[in-house]
Amino acid sequence: MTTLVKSVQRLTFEHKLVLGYDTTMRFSQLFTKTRHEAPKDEVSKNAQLLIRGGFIHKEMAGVYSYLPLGLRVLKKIKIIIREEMNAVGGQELILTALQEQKIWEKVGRWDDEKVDVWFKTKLKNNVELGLGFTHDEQLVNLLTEYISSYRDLPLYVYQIQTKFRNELRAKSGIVRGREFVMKDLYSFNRTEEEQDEFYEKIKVSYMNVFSRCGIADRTYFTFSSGGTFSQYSNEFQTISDAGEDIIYLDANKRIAVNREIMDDKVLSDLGLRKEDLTEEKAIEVGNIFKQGTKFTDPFSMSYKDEQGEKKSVVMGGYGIGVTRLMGTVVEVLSDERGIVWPVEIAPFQYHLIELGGANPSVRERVLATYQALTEQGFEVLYDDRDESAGVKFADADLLGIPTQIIIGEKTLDEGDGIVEVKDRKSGEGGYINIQEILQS
RNA sequence: CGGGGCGUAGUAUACCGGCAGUACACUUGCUUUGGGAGCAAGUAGACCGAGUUCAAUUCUCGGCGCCCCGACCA
Repeated sequence: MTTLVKSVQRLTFEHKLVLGYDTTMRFSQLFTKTRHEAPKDEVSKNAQLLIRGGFIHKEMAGVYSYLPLGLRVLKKIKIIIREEMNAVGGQELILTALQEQKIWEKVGRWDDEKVDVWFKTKLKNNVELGLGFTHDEQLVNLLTEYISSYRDLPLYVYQIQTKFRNELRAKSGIVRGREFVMKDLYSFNRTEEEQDEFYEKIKVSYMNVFSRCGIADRTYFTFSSGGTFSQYSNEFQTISDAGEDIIYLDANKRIAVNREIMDDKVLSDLGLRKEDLTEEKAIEVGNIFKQGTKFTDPFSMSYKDEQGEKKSVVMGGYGIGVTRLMGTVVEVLSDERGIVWPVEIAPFQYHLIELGGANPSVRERVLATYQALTEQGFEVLYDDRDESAGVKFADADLLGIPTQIIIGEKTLDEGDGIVEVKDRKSGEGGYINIQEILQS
């Protein structure tokens, strides 16, 4: 008797999309190796730790490849961002890195005098192209084809894409590179009031992203220079010694002002008092700003309202440096022993450490634990290497997976089903029954 | 882009105008196995080019690359 309905393993959306079904890994199969020392040409903490752990590889100044462990982290950050952007109505697309000169000339940004971070290249026929350092013009140009009525608005689209910026000086590891991954969302609204509502929503969703990445407590909503269409733009600044920006922070109000615009008038505008502020170094992990019709008018992006009247579309741009965010997490959450990943973006949830695997009883217990965790859909890195305990512990601390599960001869003495767990962040641990994890 | 520093093995470093040494990593064997193990053997190296010199990894010049400070960073 055949059945039309087969039993299949149910994988979560995240597993399929983020991990490509691959939830577990044996350390011995991982081609990357940990290192005791960082390369001497890396000074930034984020790059040092990420290179030592085998998360990334430096190709050249400001350009890094993402290796299996690093890619897992990056994918997870992207999933968080996608969830939060989708939650405020964002639709994901992906534009091209190669961009035409004529599009950039509309707003006057092709000129190297105006934009000094261009990477430009040429087609065989000598037509010049640029490698996108942002996508405002290109997206507006594209969307004019689809927006013509008030019924088409509001529209929120975003992409997660590699940007190219020919920085005069790359530094700070993956916090400031020449090639980096950025999420950029763009809002298209009928009116400023409609945009203001969205602006408030995206503020919340940005803080959700930073919260899920473990840095919300030190990330502050910051006022920065605005431009033609609004008095201020806003940044999300994470307090860190590695920061390149200086902000003035009112810790009670959880609001900061970028030094770029700091003066008495700004303070009174924002209702802040100088004596409440502290000066802090910070990393800009996100920025949001209202662009008005700066881009939509030059591309004649307009819509017909209910009365058939032609109106300009009001635009906004909202960025998160995805790779920069990853670097920032390492900067602010690591300790003297290595990285400390928050659980949502850790490359694995559990680091299963086998001590003395030559002992068949130990090996048997470890494999049973590994299998049970795998069957429950947990992500496990299983250190099956023939290495000393010290090496395995040191590597586990360096890699920063949130929970270590340790099984050795000592563990077997504790009884059936007992494993030792240790929290990477606090260092606290003890013996528990594996069922507590399996049924969590 | 201005100023400064540096390029020696996969990584970190030492010495030197005349055979380039050490540690980690790697390979093999044995021992070891709860916080970066031990012994033995082995593999592996002077950024590129020109010049000076009997001889250059070493000195000089140029190039390339990397790092730091500053400027820049919509």
